[in-house]
Amino acid sequence: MPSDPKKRIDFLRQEIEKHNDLYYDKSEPIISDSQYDDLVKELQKLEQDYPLFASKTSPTQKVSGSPSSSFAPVKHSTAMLSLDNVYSEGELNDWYARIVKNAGKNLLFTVEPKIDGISISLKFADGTLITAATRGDGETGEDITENIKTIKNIPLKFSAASRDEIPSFLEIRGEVFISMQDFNALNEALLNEGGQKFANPRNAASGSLRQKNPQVTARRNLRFYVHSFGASDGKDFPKHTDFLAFCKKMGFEIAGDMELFSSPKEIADFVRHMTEIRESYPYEIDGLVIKVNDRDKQESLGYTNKSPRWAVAYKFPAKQAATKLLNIRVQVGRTGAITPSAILQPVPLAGVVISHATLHNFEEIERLDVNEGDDVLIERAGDVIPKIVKVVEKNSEGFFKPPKFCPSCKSQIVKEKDEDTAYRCINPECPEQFKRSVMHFVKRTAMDIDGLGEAAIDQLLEKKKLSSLSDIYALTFEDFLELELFKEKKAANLIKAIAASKNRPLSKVLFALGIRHIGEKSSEIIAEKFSNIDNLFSASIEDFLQTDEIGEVLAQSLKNFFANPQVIKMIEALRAAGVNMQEGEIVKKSSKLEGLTFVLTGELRAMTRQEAGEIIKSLGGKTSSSVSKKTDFVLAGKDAGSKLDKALELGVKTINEDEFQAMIKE
DNA sequence: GTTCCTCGAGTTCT
DNA sequence: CTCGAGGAAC
Repeated sequence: MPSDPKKRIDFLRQEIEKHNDLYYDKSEPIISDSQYDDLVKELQKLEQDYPLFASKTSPTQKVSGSPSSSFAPVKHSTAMLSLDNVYSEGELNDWYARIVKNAGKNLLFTVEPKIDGISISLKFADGTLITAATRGDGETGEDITENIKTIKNIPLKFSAASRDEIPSFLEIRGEVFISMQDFNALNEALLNEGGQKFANPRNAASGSLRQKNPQVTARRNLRFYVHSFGASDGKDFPKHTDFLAFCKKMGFEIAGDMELFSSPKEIADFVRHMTEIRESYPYEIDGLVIKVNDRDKQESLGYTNKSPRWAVAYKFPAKQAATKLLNIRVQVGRTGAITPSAILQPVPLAGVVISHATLHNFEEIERLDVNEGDDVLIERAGDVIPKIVKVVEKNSEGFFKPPKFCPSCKSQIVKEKDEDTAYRCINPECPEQFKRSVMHFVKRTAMDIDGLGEAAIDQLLEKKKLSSLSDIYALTFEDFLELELFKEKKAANLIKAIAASKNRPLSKVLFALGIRHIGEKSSEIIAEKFSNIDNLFSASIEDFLQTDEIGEVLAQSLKNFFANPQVIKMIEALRAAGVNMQEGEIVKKSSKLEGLTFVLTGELRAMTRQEAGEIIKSLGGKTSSSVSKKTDFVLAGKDAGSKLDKALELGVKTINEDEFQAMIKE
């Protein structure tokens, strides 16, 4: 133990800040990565042992971005870029034409399977592995050397016959992945231990690499294939194939089915072949990567901001199925928006039976030139939401036209602006709109009245017990008993749930009211600023505009809403019924997560995403609905989908539920 | 005038 | 989950 830990901590913090500056801003580090790591590790240890001296501004917090764990940053020799994608032979031909224009004819292309895993970078000095890092943001990744050392097919030392062969420095890039077989076995084992399984092999590989304990990683049967050259010192590779051959000789593996082609025709044939056999592959592949083989030509083609011009990924199409479009149903939403959706002959696709598909809007129908009775091709966008890709066989005339009159109230449908895609029913009395408004009002994220579902609402409307949102609070025990669905127990529970909803904060009430353009987030911002409903009634457009995130459209919508006599009447009735109209003080339990932004995805075990969100807010953090570079953490639960992919793509830190629990634990 | 980041509003299935 | 679009930042 140092004699004066406080002094040592201060010194280390200053020292690390200095080296960060030299490293990141001036790009002139004066100590080695491992010396730097030692400083960080020492500081982390001291901060752990002396929590009294912990500080939010400590470089350990900033460097890792994580209060709980840390993988030290590693700067890549050259940026690790992503690849541009093509999805069809046509797009491939366009890409080829651009290449030929800039680099001439007589080119050779390598075509390799694109494995769905995690890209990493390995640095070798004199043939010995010194660091392994994730892609991160492309410039800087995270040090995962200890975990990488456990992967059996990565040589820690080159297996060269003579030292002359070995470059003094070499950065090798490739993919860490897990085979389908090992993936399934891993999930089974995790389930048996009561843990949560991984949604796909890529997440499994990612999760395994991020283990703090390398022994866990060691048991995961990860594998590595070399795919790209990073940088070198002391050896040139005139061709991409030379580089791959060298790696092979040094003891690495490369994806087995690499081929060389000279024409886009041959490449397209190979793509077709691989598309057919992809299912039989022992690991998951999501496309093929095509590269110009000649490295001089590569350099002359150069790079865009995001990707090399000399390479492209040909992505396999999503799984599709053919079926018949039986009917087009037209629905009226709570805002009056008219949306078409397709009723399909049920067909199995990627594990589930699909019977409906969204058509989004009428422009989409026009674009697809689709009508009732046509045979169509469907796929699941993001592997979830079914959508119609195209018409395979047209059995009808023309395409389905938007209705002239509302399917619910028969009033005229309007298009607000010519360029607007949305058609709307603008009748404020439209019964379907009202029903949807009630469903919105009671839903979990709004007033959270549990037990009042669509069926009950339908019956209440039929019995004319509901004609305004405020009528919900006039409903009695007897009213519910009259409905077929309710016996005493359920009716009593519902009465309780309605009473409990009177205590929701103003932010929830505002959201529940369903003001146009005002969703969950805006409601919170407005409730916080205006604190009670009377301030909202008296606010001017300018007052609204002075608010963060509120621009002209939202301000106008708010002003219109609160000036509407019907609205005033309804809100007064709610108030009279005892519904809270104020925003309580936000109780901040601590500022542990101050300044951090979270995105929640997937299914959590111990809590819902909403509950997790409230915990984050109560600790001073923020939540957001989409992942970007500004996101600090993605909390990923079971079966996390595209947000997790986005996080991996952007190099945003992902944490699992256990890590989250550790972060919020005091 | 663009571009990026978010949000709002719509959707499917288990 | 995806799309379109509002708002903020450049």
